Parts: sequence; C-alpha cells; structure tokens
Amino acid sequence: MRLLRPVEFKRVFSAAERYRAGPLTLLASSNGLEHPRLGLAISKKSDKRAVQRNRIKRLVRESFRLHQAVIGAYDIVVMAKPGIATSSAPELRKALERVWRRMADSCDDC
RNA sequence: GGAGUGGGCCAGACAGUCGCUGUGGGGGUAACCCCGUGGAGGAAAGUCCGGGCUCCGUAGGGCAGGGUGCCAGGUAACGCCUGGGCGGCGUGAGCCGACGGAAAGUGCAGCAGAGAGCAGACCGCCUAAGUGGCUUCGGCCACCGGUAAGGGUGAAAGGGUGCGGUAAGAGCGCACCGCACGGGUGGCAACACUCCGUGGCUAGGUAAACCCCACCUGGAGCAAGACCAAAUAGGGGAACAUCUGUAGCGAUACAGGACGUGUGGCCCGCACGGUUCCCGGGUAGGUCGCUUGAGCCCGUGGGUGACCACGGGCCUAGAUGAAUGGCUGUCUACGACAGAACCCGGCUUAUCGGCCGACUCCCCCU
Repeated sequence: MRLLRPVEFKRVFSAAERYRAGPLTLLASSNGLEHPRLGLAISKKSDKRAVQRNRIKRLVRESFRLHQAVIGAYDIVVMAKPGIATSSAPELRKALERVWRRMADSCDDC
C-alpha cells in the first residue's frame, strides 16, 4: 500500500521515528491499520537527474514489497540525501533490510 | 592499406521467474482474482524559437516595445530546412559566416605616431628668389618655402603598377588594373560579366552603438480550461412550529403579538438560537481535457532539393506521489548520455560502442 495524499504525508512528518539506512532516511509512524504503507519523497536535492531518482524509488519500492509482511503497521516516508546516486543497488538493499528488521522488532502490536 | 569529409540507422539480445500499469474479455455484492494484449528517447533534456489547443482581451488604424535581416523556394509557421549568390578557410571531398543601410543624422576609437578624417612635414627629398651667418668666393648652412616618391609609427596613413612629367614631387597627364555612377547582357532575384560611356578617385572603421529601411508581432498558459461534488461553517429564500384569543368534541381554521438564552440591577442595545425544503457560490476529493495526429509505414508520380500529390496499409505509452523494474542464466564481455507529463515542427546541448552505403586525398600492387 502506498501513501498518496498530502495530509497523510503531513501526519508522518509531524510525528515519526527516524531510521537511517545509509544515504536514505526513513520516517515511520504507526497507522493503526493491518499493514504498512509506503510514501516516497525523493527530491531534486538528492539528485537532479530524473533517471537516478527513478532508480532509487524503484529500488525502495521493490525492497518494501518483498518485506512488507514482516514490517509492522507503520506509515513510512523514505527520503534521500544528496549524493545517493553513488551508492550501488546491493548496498542500499542491505541497508533497507536491516531497517525493516529493526522496525519489526520495535513494533508493539505484532 | 592509411588519413579524412558528409549522410542514414541501431541504442544490448534471448529465456525463466517475481512485480507495476493502460486496455479487451471472464468471474465476484465488493475488495479483488484469472486469461489475452500494449507500455519512454534520439535526444524524452535545456525551454531558445514557431504552431495547434484553451481562457482573457479586441470596431478599425497608428505609435511605442519586441523580433527577424543576401536572394528564391519549402512549410500550418519559424530565428528552421533546401537550392543559389557573396566573403573566408582547406591540396580536396567539404566546412564556416546576425551577410540590409556608414554620400540622413548623432556618437565612439586605448597605445604608438609629426599627423586618425574638411589630413599630416619627425627623418628624408627639393629650392637658394628673400632675410641672416660662414666662406678657400666654387659654394655651404639656418629661417622662410615646396613636396606625400622613400624611411619610421600603427589594426588602419586617404587607390596600385609603369611611363611621362617636375627643382623635388603629386591622378598633374597617359596606359593597364581596381573603384564609383549610368547603360547593356545573363538571371525570377541576390548577383555576375565588363562589349560601352562618364568621373581623376571622392565616399576610412564601428549599426550583437544610438539610428534608418523592410517585414513579422495582443496577453497568459493543461496548475490552460470544462464538469461533478461531500463533511463543516456560512449566504439567499419559502413553509411550518413555538405564544395568546375566537370558533369547533376534535383534526384544524382565522386573527393578533413576537419569543428564548447570554451580557446588564432594569430598559434600550448587542450576540447567539428551532424543524423541514429549495436556490446559488465553493473547499477536500473526483471526472474530462489525454492522445487519431500538420501521425507512421510501403508504393507510384512530380521536383536539382527541402518537399508535395495520389493509392494502399497500420493504430504505436497515457501515468497523476506519478507505471516500463528486480533477480538468475546464456551470448565472439558489457554499454554512454539519459526518464514521456497537452500535442506537434525545429534549434541547441549531452553521449559508450557499432552497422550501412557515398565522396576526397596520399601510398602500394596489378
């Protein structure tokens, strides 16, 4: 499931726990649902090339899709830091997996 | 074989597997599921021009502002393209050029130099009439004067070469070349040619300086714009209820008066307030705009070409926190720049590697 509306993004930004996965920053806030939801906020500051931004988004979405069963009921917004384009795909994938696991551990409801 | 010039094309492929999304069909109350089928670029980029489309403005015309700038053609249009002209570069194939006007006016030009735009005597050359000095009495020198041949300065010194001419020189005169104007010839034209005449020659550079001339030109953009439309608050309107009286057993009808709560001791005032329905504005959200179009492919014909005409065939991304990806194999080894966002035509910029045919120069062999 994805986060779509501006209000939903605002809610996560205002009250969220921060996680770091290499050059990625994740904001998580429990949503009271049965499943996690993902929102992406990869700005032009991270990298001005659209191709690179698309690459990051695909990679994050794919990792989220494969692990969504183990993540708790969180709304998650993923942001990228400048210079992220230098990171390789396997690097980012590993970092994300570690974060998903930490999230799952700290989730009270599951 | 080497070096090079200018075009066209491709932009990893195949298989498996897990996903995303448009669409057609089927199933399901629905969420959704199953099957089929489509899914980024040559630049999708920069947003620099031109057009379509949309809304706003607009009687018509002019000015201002902006743009374009050799000529002809192509085109929906262009600052684009094609062909031609002119100038420059290259042995050549070819390449490059904001390439109208400087005898309408204004402005600008560092350094050097005597002088830089109605030219100018620093050196030099000439002269010895006049003034002055020296004198071996032949002359010599300075001033005055003449001179744009030569030197020197400069990006540029006011046509070039030769002959005549002269005190020395000078378009001063002549010939040839160049230049300007007029005519002629060729060309639609830009322009070219120089058979002809005229002029001794003047007109320097700069117009991505103002300017002049010719032509073009409303503004804003798909977050354009059109439609549907909650919840909450609020606007306009109607009816009814609430109170009293009368008539009636009653439902109700008629008439009249405004009521309650809060703030005030009280009055006035101020604020808030019932139910139902209708109307219009409008937010979140949603739908359309949204992909069939100056479209693509093939053929025939016309044209040097850009391109056009005709015939046949094809449908080829339409997302909206924004889809085309991940993984694993294999392949004469690994791959650049880079991601559609209303749509077209161009330009410019970025770019690994490869393929095709055309042309030029050099070398070697036959």
